[in-house]
Amino acid sequence: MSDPEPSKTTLRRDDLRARLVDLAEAQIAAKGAASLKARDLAARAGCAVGAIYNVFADMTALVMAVNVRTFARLGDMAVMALAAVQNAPAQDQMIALGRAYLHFAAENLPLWRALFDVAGQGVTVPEWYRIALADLFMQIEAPIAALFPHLPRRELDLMVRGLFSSVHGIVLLGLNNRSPVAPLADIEAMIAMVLGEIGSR
Amino acid sequence: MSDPEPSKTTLRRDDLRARLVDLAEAQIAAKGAASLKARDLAARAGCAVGAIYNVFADMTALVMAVNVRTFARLGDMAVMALAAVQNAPAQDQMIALGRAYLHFAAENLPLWRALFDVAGQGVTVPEWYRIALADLFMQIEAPIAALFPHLPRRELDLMVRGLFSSVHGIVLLGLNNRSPVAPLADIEAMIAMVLGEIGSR
DNA sequence: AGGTCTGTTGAACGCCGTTCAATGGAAGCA
DNA sequence: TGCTTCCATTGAACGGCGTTCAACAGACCT
Repeated sequence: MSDPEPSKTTLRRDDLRARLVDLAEAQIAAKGAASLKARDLAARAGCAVGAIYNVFADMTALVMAVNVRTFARLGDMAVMALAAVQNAPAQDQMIALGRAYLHFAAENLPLWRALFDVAGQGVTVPEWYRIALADLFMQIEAPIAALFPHLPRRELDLMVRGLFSSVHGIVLLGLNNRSPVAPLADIEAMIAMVLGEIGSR
Repeated sequence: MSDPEPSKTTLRRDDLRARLVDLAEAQIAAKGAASLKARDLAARAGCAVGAIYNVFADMTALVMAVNVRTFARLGDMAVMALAAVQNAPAQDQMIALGRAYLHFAAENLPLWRALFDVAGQGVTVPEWYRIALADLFMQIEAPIAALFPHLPRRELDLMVRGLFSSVHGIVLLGLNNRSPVAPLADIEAMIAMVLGEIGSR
């Protein structure tokens, strides 16, 4: 009633957008972000190459749209992982979050990589990217704050960023250099060591 | 005398190789690895595009050759940084190494990034890449071993990799998300916090 | 000096993201 | 409903990329 009755073209546009993001997500998940090609995508979506550019500024914007979804799933995962250990000691909560991050990355490897190889380029990182990261930080702030009750706000912020970055680095290099038989358990052990040592100071 | 007198063509080949690596290094340092183009490089080197492929299998191999140099400088830097604090307590040595790594990355940002965005792709990482990383780890193993004398060999290895990865992650995200006025000092503080807390357990 | 062979050349190839003149169909009006 | 206007959609074309290869030139051996 109150809705201004969206026009047919707008409907098709939104439909195409959704279809493109779905297909791009599937492609990245299957073969990595580098394998995402405009022509191939258009063929799969049943539209012309040019149509993509009616909906997205360029291919990077499309990858970003996929990344929004991945970020959201990552956030949900963090909430659930934290809920599962809400009565455990704080350092156990931290370690559980770190392990959850590792498993999310391992099980969504190309999508997870796409989050950062867009950010890694000389391209200016859009504002909501930092916000999405900041949201992640908020999730993990509570257990860290519990471990360091004396820490002033500013130092606590640095500690949160520092510990997240540490886990991120361990997961990144761990999954990159994965030698044939190097198991996830080693990466888990590194996370537990670094966070465990911190927790028990 | 004993040398088998290198042929003229071999001389030119080696000369060209050196010139190409020099130019590629300068280009990456100035404008990033993505700005390295075959035609542009050939023009600067005063040779045909095809000549590049007589010396390197492809452009990636050329970037790798630059990366070898960067790895070597990185290793030298680690040795010097460690020598400068050889009488300090072990955790101070670790923190000094971490800060040295940060400054190397900040002062050689595009070259440092090139080290990892080659490794990051789906391309199989060549063997000497892991070896170069392992060499770096050896440099930093001593102070860590001093801090954890009780740790068995295998766990010590994981601790070394874990702590290096942590510092790497802090530097990576710290330099990526660098907001307009976020100083290096914040990144240094994160490194000191993570390593300092570890050292004082 | 002449013949072979190999390093060198740069135009051409295939693929990429992106653009834009041409087109077809939706929206507004009589 | 029929006509017109306008804009979304199309896909051939563009510029630029890494890489190749037939043609060429110069080095090496006899």
